[in-house]
Amino acid sequence: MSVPARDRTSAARGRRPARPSGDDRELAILTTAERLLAEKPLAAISVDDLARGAGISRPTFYFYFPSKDAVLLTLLDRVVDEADAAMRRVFDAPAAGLRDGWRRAITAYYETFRAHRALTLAWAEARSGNAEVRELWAQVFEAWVQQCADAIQAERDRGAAPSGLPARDLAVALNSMNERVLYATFSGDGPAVAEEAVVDVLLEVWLTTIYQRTMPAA
Amino acid sequence: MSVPARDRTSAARGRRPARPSGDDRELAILTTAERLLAEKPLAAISVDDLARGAGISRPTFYFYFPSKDAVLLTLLDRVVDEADAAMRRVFDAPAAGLRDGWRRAITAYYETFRAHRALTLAWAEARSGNAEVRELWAQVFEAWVQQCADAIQAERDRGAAPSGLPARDLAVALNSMNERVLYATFSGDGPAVAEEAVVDVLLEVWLTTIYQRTMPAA
DNA sequence: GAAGGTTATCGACACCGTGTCGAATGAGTC
DNA sequence: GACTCATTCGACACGGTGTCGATAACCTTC
Repeated sequence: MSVPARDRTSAARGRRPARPSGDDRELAILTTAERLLAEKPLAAISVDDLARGAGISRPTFYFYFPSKDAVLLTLLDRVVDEADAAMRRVFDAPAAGLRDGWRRAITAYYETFRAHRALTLAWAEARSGNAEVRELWAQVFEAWVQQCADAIQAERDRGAAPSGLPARDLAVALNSMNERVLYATFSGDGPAVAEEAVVDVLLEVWLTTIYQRTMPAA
Repeated sequence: MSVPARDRTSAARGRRPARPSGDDRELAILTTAERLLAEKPLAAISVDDLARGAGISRPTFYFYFPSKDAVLLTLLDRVVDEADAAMRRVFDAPAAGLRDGWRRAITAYYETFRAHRALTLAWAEARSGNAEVRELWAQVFEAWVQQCADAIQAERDRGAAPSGLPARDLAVALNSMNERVLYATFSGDGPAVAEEAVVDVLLEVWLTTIYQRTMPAA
């Protein structure tokens, strides 16, 4: 099972054409952004902060990126690629048993987003206000849901899992849960599951809902 | 089981003191806000929009509310009270069986937030940028998680549910799922469960994870 | 029925962040 | 040495926020 390409226009997001020298500046902006995001929320970072951090003036920033959000989008593209790659690795390697297969899939997301905590939080922050970010997330999420639904259906077809909820609905619910729970754990505000326990908690919910029949007639 | 009071300073959020006449104006601002939120996202609504909508000038707005966010907070307080009231009704009325009890609890949230779709979306939008909103939500969420964890523990104690994940972790996961899934369903962007099916989908996940043992040793 | 307080209102201002324009700089090419 | 073209930034216009001080409307209370 391969991860479907999402056809993101990764290269077209940054500078207008592809330039020779100013690549360093573009990179400087990106690294400045990730550094600042570790310190303060996206809303508290101005274009001027980004520009100064990269050693250029504010107007010059606009030569490299059309807006602050475009920088975030570029950063996001990278993380998504990382997550997809991690996912592909999971599906390529043979799983040592049922539990282990699902565990590795959940761990793949967990690790990827944990490695980019600040970015993950900024992502959520930008999603509400920016249509492009929203659409990028929708694409990514759809791919995961589809993949997950296929996997559930395969388990049902081979008789390992009972039928019940439509596979897609279950996949949406489980992926939504993961997103929200991981976000809460990483952001630390509001009730959350402890970081050491979070993968196991999610895994139990996944296994139970996928492999167990719904409640016995009460 | 009663819903614990969250000690919100509801009255202190609006106008500085409690005034006689200008109450209409305050109300006008609140209804304008909810009306505008049905049309456009929170970020696209300015203090000026709110003021004009209520028939006053921008500076006068600040006589009634310290900021745009304060208006939202006031609106949110009301919806939370509504949700708590609905919840209290659920726990007061005797349930016709296990499934029915949980179903009514999930439906209570669903109905409340569906009745204030626009507000629910604005809430999520404001949460990232505003600490007060974040804290209000954390309080509300914590109360629900606590209540839910208690209910699960009670079921385990009376032998109706098997032990497994810590009740609180399970409660956090399930409530997080509900939040995210309902949000996706109401907002309509990204993969979501259909509105007619969403309560049933959530219910099945709740029942299965609460009452079924985790996966049989595979 | 003036005097004094409080409630409510708004014009004008200072501030900050965004995004654009047009003019300069400088490196490479013919 | 003139021509291009990438790169840079000062200066501007715009739109939003929040505050200040002046003023109007309305109670009281003597």
